[in-house]
Amino acid sequence: MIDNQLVRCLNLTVMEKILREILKKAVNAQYAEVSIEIEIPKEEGFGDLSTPIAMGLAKPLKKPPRKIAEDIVNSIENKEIFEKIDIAGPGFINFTFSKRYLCDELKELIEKQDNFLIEDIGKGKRVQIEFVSANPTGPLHLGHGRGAALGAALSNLLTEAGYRVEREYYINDAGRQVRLLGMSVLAKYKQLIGIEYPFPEDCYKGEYIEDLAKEFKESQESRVKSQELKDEELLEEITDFAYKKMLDAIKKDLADFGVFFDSWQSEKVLYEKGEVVQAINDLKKRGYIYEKEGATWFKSTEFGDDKDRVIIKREGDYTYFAPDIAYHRKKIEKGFDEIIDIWGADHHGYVPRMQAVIQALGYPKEHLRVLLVQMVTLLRGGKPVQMSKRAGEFITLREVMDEIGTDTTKFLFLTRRADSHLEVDIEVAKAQSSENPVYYVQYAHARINSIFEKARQEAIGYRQEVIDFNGELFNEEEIRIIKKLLLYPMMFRNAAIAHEPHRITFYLQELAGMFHPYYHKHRVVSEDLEITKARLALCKAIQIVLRHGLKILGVKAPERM
RNA sequence: GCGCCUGUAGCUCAGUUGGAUAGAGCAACUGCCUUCUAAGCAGUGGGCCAGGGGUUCGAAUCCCUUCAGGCGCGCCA
Repeated sequence: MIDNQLVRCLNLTVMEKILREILKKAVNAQYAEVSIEIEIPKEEGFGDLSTPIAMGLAKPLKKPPRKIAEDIVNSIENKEIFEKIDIAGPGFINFTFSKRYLCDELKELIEKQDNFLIEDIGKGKRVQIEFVSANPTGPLHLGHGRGAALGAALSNLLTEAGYRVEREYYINDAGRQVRLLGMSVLAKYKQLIGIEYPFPEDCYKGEYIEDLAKEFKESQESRVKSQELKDEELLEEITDFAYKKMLDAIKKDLADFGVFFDSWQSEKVLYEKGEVVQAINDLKKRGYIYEKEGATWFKSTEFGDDKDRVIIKREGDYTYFAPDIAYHRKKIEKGFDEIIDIWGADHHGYVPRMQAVIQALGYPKEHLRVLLVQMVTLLRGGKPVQMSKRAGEFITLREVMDEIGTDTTKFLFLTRRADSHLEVDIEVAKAQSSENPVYYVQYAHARINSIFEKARQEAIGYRQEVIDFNGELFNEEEIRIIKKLLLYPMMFRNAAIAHEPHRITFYLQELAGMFHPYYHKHRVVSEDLEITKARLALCKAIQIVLRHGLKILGVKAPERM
């Protein structure tokens, strides 16, 4: 098998073909289907690309790996795209591309722009990504921010990779949590109008509860004639008011964070449209529903779950799981080719039962891909901060956003793998905000911009759309940067396949880390017109790549800083 | 007790899905602004990849095991 994931950039497809042809010639037929791995060596001295293929063949062929490597190299035909091909160490074959070839690719990058960078791996497939989906019972906290940043970046990434993406937020507006919110606000409201009213256990306690109560009093009291209502009716009014207010606040937070959704699916609406009942009937028809001890169960063990799950309690209420079934059935019916849920890792126990639902409905469990985002542990000056809406003690996304900025906040989340536990010390984050890596990347972009301004002032006559430069003029450092640029498509592809936007973040830092020293050392706009043109072309390419990466991350690419 | 995630520099984290001498940013210390932006650059120090076994040409990466931390194991949501 050819390792497709690694094969792409620097026209690797060509190389893959070459190597495979060669192998067929060089190796017995029975070994022709051997795995061809192609990698990027860590050490620069080992060329631009490398294959350990000879070592893998040593045993079956019963020949020394270096000898096999020699045979392979000798039978390579179109060597002109390479500057050299070395055999190194125990039998690595190292390929170094020619300047000529690299410059041709660079030109193509500048001409095709984003189209050079992306690869259509989605082929128009429709995918839905559901993320955040925080209960509308309080403001978003920092943990939600992580999900938001990831979901948005992944959506962008997959969109660029040729998928048709729908971003959805599932609103839990029907359950106990929302009722608790209503009760909390009701109690506060009663207290506000001077009525002795117990503040129930388990209720939400944040300051925002009081704000909601006040707001209700000011704007709704007269309308609903609350004095005349029974407590139960009043609770309904208040609950409705409160969660809608919270949802608006959440939408505002997300919009200010630069995160947008195409679809907002209400749990309540699922009930109202009878979709919960339909979903259960559907499963019943398929034979996965049964009654036991007065309750209604879903036979999730049929598909590998630990135990069967109750969907209708003995008292007749639905469990939380029931609307979730309806919700996922709805996703399926919308006809997506793939469904992605981004959940907090504390919900990981629900993955098997949800995938059981998918399978019960006749789809492979891979149809639903659940990405678990690990917990964000919050510290303040080294001490852990408990995150609890009920206790009313938590750090909001808004707070952090306002303090250190949206770009910095996003970058903070996107420089981590989703499944790494994340520790954020809010004091440290604030202290470091002015030296955050995000600025390093943005600064590179802004600097390039001012280079072009300079070029315009100097009347160099450079037109961004005209790519006319002499590649022979590039020095070592410039060649290194070009190689890095040409790696972007492979990195992009791998990030998209793995659903890991953080790879882009790291790549951008590396690229910026090559540009800044280069900038410092070499003047781009100089009296030598030919060199200037070549360097401007390089800068243009860097800017194209930076812009594309930042776009995916949802981070601004400023013209100046 | 069972399951999932994690353990890499003082701190926060990468490590191209098994490759060659393990990287970056902070923090610490030394230098550099009449030049296209110093949110930058140059340099120094810092490691038993949690421990132990195994698999093979080759392991931070795969398997087993021990330890440590986080999170789950409801007719809660």
